[in-house]
Amino acid sequence: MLDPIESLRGRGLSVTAQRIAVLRAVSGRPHGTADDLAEDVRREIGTISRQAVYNALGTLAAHGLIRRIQPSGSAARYEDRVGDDHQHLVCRSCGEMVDVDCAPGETPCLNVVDDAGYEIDEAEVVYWGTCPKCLKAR
Amino acid sequence: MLDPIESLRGRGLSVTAQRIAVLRAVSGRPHGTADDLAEDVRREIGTISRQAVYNALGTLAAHGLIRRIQPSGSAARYEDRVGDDHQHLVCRSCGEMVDVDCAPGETPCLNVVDDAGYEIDEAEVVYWGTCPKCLKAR
DNA sequence: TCCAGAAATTGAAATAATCAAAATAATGCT
DNA sequence: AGCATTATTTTGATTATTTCAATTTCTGGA
Repeated sequence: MLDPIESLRGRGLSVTAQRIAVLRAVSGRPHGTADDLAEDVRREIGTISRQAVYNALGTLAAHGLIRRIQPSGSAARYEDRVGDDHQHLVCRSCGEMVDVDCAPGETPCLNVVDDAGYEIDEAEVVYWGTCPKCLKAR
Repeated sequence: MLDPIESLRGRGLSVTAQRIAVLRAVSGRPHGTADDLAEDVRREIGTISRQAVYNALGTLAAHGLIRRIQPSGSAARYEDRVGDDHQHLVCRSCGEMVDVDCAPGETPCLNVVDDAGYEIDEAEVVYWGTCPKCLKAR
């Protein structure tokens, strides 16, 4: 992971204890929710307001330092793997989320038949299934 | 659109005025939120409780009569196009959602490099971009 | 028609996220 | 380093979406 302070400076963002801690938390717990991350941050710097967590996550995501994922039926999650085109695999049963790398070169049908005049900038893929643990539990 | 009563019977579901109206509403307003649909239903049958709308949507989705979509940063939406593999295109600016058909035969990388032991049953794709209206408005 | 189970209504509540105003901290300049 | 400006954080309230639980009503089958 890049130094949080450098990362913030690099984007022209103010460097605050909260943002640094949030960045670290996202690194340390990939796919954490805002609530998960707030807990981690509190463990690191003692206290932070909910609002500051949301602000930091929003700002960091807007500047491409982290990525926001919004799976069906769960709070938004955040991760610091950005810039590669990995996707996510979510367990329908327990909600666990893991990264998956797509076969290189096989960009998922970015050529849609009819783009309806939209300017498309991202194709987001979520794979749904059942994780090994939940498969065993049946 | 199939007859709502037949659709319900076909799945062994009780036929209620609320479910029929919800099915019709979903047909008539693709990509509507629960709230949008509740309004439409009220226009048709006068009154329905919020809970009944959610129950109906949940049940219908669970039985494959409708599909639930959960785009980042918006309430869940519903549509009655099921059984084909069309995907969605969402405008980042105004939130509008339209259907897109993928180029036939180009199933989006269903062969992930490492499935982490998951049993994958669905690949959900959301295209993000800017709609023609919002492009013009710039 | 009547009964048992399913679904709807009602009202409260949980969850996730955002808003707004005041207090605090960071940055840039001298 | 000190100070003013601007951005960020805190605080507390608020919205939006969805779910829970108890009661009433309706549906489908005997």
